[in-house]
Amino acid sequence: MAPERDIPDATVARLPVYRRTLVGLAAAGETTVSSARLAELAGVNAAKVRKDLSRLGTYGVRGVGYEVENLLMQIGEVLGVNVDAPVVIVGMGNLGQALARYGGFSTRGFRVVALTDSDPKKIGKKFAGLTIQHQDDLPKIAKDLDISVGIITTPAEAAQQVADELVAVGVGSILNFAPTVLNVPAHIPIRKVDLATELQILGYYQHRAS
Amino acid sequence: MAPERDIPDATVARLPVYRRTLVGLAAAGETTVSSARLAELAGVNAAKVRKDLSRLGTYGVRGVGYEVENLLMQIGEVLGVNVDAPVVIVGMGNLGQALARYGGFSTRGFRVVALTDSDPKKIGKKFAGLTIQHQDDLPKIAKDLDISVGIITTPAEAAQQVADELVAVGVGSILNFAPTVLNVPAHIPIRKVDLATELQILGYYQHRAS
DNA sequence: AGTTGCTCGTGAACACCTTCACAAGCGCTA
DNA sequence: TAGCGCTTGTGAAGGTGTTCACGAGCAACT
Repeated sequence: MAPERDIPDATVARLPVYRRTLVGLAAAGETTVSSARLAELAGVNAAKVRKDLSRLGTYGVRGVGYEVENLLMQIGEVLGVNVDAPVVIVGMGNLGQALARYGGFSTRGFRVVALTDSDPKKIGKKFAGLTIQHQDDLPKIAKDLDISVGIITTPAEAAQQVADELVAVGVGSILNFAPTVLNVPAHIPIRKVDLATELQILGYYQHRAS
Repeated sequence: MAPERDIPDATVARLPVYRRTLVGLAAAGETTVSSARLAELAGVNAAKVRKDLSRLGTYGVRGVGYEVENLLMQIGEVLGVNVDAPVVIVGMGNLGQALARYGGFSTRGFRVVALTDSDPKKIGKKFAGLTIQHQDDLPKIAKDLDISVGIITTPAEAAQQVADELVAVGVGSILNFAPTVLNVPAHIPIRKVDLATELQILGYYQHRAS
């Protein structure tokens, strides 16, 4: 069932990009695609595409290319976008609110099902059809809704505590927007998105060019 | 004056994390820090820290460690956070609004000075003290305010067009939140932040663990 | 001055990733 | 069936990044 074990990290990071590209091709009515074309659309090297796809156990057809639908299914399988993953967003500040209203998750297997905050003034407010609940109720929420992913959008000071709570209630992975390093058990995958960091990296390259 | 040329990408990506950590240490009154301690706080390997810092031309003191203030200054210099970089945010949807209100940029050398959108209904509205202007006015805005960085928070369909416009008015670097691959001239540094992609990557690792 | 304890800087080994280049294979046409 | 054009899959080479391990150097104390 599992297509292949042990796909390199670099490949995994590109699969969502391929997937998005393929969705576009499918919508445009294309049924097959060559590695060269997919590479161009995804902004990478063609050999890389072929090597990446070969890791899935997928096989294209020489002289023709890859079947779009087939590839989509295989990548979806590997990424697990076919199984529904309930998500909680912790921290209903500006960013948390924006994410709650962001619609781009549902088509990729993720569904925001709960919002929490620790500020009493925010409890009870509604965003995108969901009511903000108190962070203290997380254990019950997690149990009732079978929460799979936690998104942290709290200030940096609160993030570690929140991460500990998420792990305690059995969340399977964490996406962290707080600008701080989080310590979690090794078996919990965690990724960070840090806007200020990204800008500073850009700063270096821009700075250097002059 | 420039401390060192050609710092590896991987190192550049970690410098903002070191910087943030050092700011915290300085605030706590620490004057020196060892590579081991900095590594622990930044969530990396100690040897990596030393190798990274040695790229700056920085020198620590054997037996003692690194001087916090000195290191902060050097990293700030390399990243260019000491020069003021005016930023425009294009696309005032949920995410654009959240970023406009986000205060974390200013202390890192970035200042949001303009907001644009192409929806007439949004023009004139205010966020965080700034009035939304029409995207068509970008050339004038860029010239008047000497815009250095463009942040794209439009839907994917509009992103390439916006990127072209940003490049045309002389923006020096681009941060892209739209879920699409952008083509820009090679000399313009660009980075992307894609929330759905991050979740899908997490999905793989979580999926695999079971 | 000598000793001890700590920490940096870096060569070397290793692991991971990317890119090139080409044989192998498929479909189409005659 | 044979030939041609196109595209895949992958071995090999080269590049980048990480980790180890240890010599070198500083400070403190006797």
